[in-house]
Amino acid sequence: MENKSKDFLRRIVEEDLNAGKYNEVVTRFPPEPNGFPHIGHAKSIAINFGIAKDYQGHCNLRMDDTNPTTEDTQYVEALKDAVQWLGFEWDKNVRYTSDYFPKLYAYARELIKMGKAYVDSTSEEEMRELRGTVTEAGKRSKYAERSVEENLELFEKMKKGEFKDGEHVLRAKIDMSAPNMKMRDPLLYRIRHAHHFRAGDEWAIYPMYDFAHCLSDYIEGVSHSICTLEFENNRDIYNWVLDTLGLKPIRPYQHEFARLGINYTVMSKRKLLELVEGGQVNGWDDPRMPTIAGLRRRGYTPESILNFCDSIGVAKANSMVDVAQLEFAIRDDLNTKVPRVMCVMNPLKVTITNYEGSEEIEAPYYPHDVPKEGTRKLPFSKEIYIDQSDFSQNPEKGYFRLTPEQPVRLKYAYIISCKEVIKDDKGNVVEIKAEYHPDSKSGKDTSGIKVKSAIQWVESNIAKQIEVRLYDRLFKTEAPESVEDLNPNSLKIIKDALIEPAVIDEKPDVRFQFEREGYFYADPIDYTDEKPIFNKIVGLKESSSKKKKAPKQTAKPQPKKVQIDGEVVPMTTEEQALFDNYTNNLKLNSEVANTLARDAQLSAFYQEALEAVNSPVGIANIVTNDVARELKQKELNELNYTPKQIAELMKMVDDELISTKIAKQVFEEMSKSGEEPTKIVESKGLVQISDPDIILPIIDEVIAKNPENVEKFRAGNTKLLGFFVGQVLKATKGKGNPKVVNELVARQLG
RNA sequence: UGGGGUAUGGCCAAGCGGUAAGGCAUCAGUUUUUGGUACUGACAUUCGGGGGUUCGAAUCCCUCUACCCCAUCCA
Repeated sequence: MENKSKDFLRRIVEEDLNAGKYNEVVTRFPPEPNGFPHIGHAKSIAINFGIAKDYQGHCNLRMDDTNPTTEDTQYVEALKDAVQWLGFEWDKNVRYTSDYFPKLYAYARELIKMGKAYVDSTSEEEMRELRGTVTEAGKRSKYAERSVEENLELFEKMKKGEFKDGEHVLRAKIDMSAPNMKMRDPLLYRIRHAHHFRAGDEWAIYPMYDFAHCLSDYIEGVSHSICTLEFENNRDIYNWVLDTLGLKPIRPYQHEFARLGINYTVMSKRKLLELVEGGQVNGWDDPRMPTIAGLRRRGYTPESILNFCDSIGVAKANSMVDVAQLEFAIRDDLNTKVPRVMCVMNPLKVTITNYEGSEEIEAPYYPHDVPKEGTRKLPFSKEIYIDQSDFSQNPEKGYFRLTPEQPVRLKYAYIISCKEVIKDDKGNVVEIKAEYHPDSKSGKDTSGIKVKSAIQWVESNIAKQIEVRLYDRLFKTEAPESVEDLNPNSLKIIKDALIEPAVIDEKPDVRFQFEREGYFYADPIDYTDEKPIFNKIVGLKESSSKKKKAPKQTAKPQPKKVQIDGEVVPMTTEEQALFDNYTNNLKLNSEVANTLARDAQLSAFYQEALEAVNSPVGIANIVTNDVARELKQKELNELNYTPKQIAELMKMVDDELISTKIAKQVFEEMSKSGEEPTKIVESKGLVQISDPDIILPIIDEVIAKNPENVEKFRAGNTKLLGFFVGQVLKATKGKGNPKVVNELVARQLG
């Protein structure tokens, strides 16, 4: 919250709070319990619970269980679990829309009594036809004429289960020709003879989302109903229901944000289900899944998910976040938390020919830059394993690890040099005979040998075998469409990795950094002491010099911005006549004349203003810009000022009494209060200052205060002229004559 | 096609008429017994395109373009 920049939702909340619209912020997280929650839900949870927390309000957890055929209690458990895992507490009990069924039913009857809802008995197909299309108005069903009594009776029979599914529905009577398709008499209730996982068989009718959601919000006293963008069109119904019922006290309002998209994965319930059912993954909690359960089993921490949600922000633009940002969040979190241990993924035997006996080496769990304590003992003997990738017989340039010519440090232990490479028949390296440098022991190294790298290793007899599951992105394409896009290497299992004994015996944690490999998590389900299994959460970041292989992405071909001309609707003859008059007689420029001529309201306003004061260009400008802006929100008769007042305002500008900058300010004021422009200028003392004797000292002061910028300006950063002008204008409270200020500033700086 | 939205670097994203924040990614360099971390520096003369208004426009006006959502008895 200390962040100066807040997202648009928090800004709305703050405005509402400041305006006294609500005493308390109440939000809700309202999933339908028909699937497992994924990271997109996490974003919604973070927003809803986060906002409630930030403004000392509360957030409800509500199961939006209005469709008995898709929902189930296992999902409500998963949802509750997700919220708790992320560290949030919902207010009081979990709420269920189904708990409000009786109230909802009463509200529906209310609507019927008001003549605002009716029982429709047309078939599904016919209803679709009657609804019209996006360009054609729909037609109302003949059943809309039923009497209130008949509707009430029918609705009650629907409720009692006297009709079959689909025989009747309850619809709102709104507008069958509404441009917003959602408003063409939306369905409020449908008949469903189905068992509801909570309500049982009590109801034969179930409310639709559009009817249930707004009222559930209302019933719970929600202040800010936050949902995703695809519900924008539903907002009209949301408001219609609440307004029509005349519900007063705490009225909720809906606000929408963009749902989360992440590349190299899919997020829709349908696609996720396909993966599970198609056996492409091992269930909803497969560590490759973007589900909460999957992320959790992979080893992601709640903190990392929350940090991720925080870092991506909240806005209204559809976007696709890079997985790298998620990966950063978990690395960043684990870096300071987790012990480092040594694990050899692909063991290569190293025999140290000049070492005899054995010893134990004490090694810290955390690197110098992590302020945590703890050490463990590393057994050491002449027979150890290192990773195959840490030895190269024909190293590329820039290879830091062991080669026949290059010694390497065994981390926490000795420096070794390769003496002999043993290969099998096929030429694969199977063992290395090496010699160690006795005086190179970690901590008391007097050998003077310089190595480029320190590698992980394990002692061969005491090392433990573990299974390691290496996970990679589920899909190989950024925006996957189908199973074709699956990454065939998303799971690699290594059955015989070797790990230092302390990890298994001491169990210092469940998450580790396997040094130089990545972060790993003891699989919460399959791990046993006999068969330890670790999931790779995420790899360490690799600098390009180590990766080597990935050829740098080629410079993007500059997608030159070209202008695409569309077709412009031609003017009518009347408009053309006006346009000609404006350009020829009044000398307006063609753009201004064009907008004026094409807008009847605007041109009428303009002509009237022109009669009061003859300043055709100036008035045209203010009308086409500022008045036009207001006319986008309001009707002509709602404006707080008259054309004549606009003309007067313009006159003051023409007379150089005020600057155009001040004129804008006065305009705002007029728009708000409807006061005379001359009065506003007078009472606020807005007459512009053009006297250099007054302005110059101010300029000098500003210049004195900003020596760095003066220097930058003199060094050629001419943009800064605007900065100085702005500062001076601010010092004069906007009253400085900008033209004069500009000139003087330029002179003083030059 | 009617309506509702959205466009700021490779990816997110601030910005609300006066010097284009920040994070991720990328690239350099310093430190490092992790090719990790940390630190330093470089990354938008320009905000989807074109016009207009203004001393001054990412911000106001006009216009064009692209993308997303809406015609489930789903939510």
